[in-house]
Amino acid sequence: MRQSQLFPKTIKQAPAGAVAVNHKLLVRAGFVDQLMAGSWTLLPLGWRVINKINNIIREEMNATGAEEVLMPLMHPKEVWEETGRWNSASEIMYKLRDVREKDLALAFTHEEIVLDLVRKHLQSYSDLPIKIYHFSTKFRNEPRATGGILRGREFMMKDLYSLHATEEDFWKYYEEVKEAYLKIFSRLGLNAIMTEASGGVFTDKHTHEFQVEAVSGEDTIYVDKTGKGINKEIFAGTEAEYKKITAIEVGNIFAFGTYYSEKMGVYFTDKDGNKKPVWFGSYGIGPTRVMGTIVEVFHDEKGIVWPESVAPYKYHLIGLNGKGEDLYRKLQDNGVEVLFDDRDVSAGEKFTDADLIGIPFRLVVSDKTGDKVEIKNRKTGETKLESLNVILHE
RNA sequence: CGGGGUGUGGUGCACCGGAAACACGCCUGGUUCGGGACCAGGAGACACUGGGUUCAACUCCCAGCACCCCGACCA
Repeated sequence: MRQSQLFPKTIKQAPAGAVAVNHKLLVRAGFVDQLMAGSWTLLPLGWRVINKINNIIREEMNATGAEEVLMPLMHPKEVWEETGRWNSASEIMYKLRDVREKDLALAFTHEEIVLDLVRKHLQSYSDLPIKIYHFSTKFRNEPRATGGILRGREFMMKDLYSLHATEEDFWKYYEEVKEAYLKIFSRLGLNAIMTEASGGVFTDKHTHEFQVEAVSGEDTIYVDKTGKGINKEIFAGTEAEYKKITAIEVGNIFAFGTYYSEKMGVYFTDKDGNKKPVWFGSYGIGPTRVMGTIVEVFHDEKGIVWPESVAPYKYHLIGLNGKGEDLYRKLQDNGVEVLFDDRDVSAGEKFTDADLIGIPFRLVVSDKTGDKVEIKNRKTGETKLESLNVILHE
């Protein structure tokens, strides 16, 4: 991508009132734009990051045997009444009425939709387990949207749902997803602390959150010596034995047992010929919140420092003295992800923007570099001259 | 939902009861060219909305709206 064509340009001043680091940096560097409180456009750079995050999640979901789908975001009232959540989740659910006076809800989660889907297709124990997930927008009427993109009223979520014939099979998969989640966060460059938390009305102690330590975190958790966390809301230990930290919740997994299945009549015929309700769980990660969290954790005074796995591009090529075209073409031809700063602006402006945007490796070609290329690591600041071939072969 | 703060060119901000300043950005020309270059010229705001006070309101008062922060809340 040529930076001269990239929309939009970076901006020097952070938005008025912006306090959260992710808010300031993501807006200044041109990754996101705010429409209203809790509602953001993912701009070209931001969308690339989200896709990187989603692809990592997708790979690990698929590795557990789950299949990707896409479910509707506008739901009929009736399906939500079956579980009682049309009323009980009123505060968080956006409701609307169309011109035919039909009551609708905007998706804040998809348990009811999945169960409605499955009951139409589920007959026998041999149809189970079913594991489906999707990436989609969630609408939640948060009392207070805050922290840049960390807490929005409209945000992206990957939600996985699994349905099982037996409790044993359910817990086996639950553990599998737990491991998959830890792997996902590790690949995203984050150290996620698996944390026991209260599960709300319908869940027992088997609810787990994935928390990332950050000074800007909204949650307080206690971490034991093995690295496991306990959310403050259920903490009953002695403070001296734990490390108390603030953290951002980037994922959460829920075990529902057969509660919802029974409410919605999701039964199958078991081996013994009896009808039984399915065991049900859901598993969520918020990619947009993950992006914000990464910025909260990985930045310095100059800008963002993206982990390589989620960076919008691997290389930021800066051409000085009118150079760089040849190298840009070579990198493109070799399928290397590169943002080429071909703009007619000063070297200083290019360097400053590169630091702000935070792509892992900066390449400079100029009169100074001769037939070599200067490569600088955004994270360590380490700089060295390399030949073209070394870079192309990396 | 309770408390607080803020609303002024595209962005960030200043001022003030009496014809709206500065910086950045933008446009034109020239000089520059390895850490947000410089010179010259130029365009661009009736000050969130609606009331009120006043001879006179961007400025004071009231209401509303929006955004940010703290709290409550948080599948």
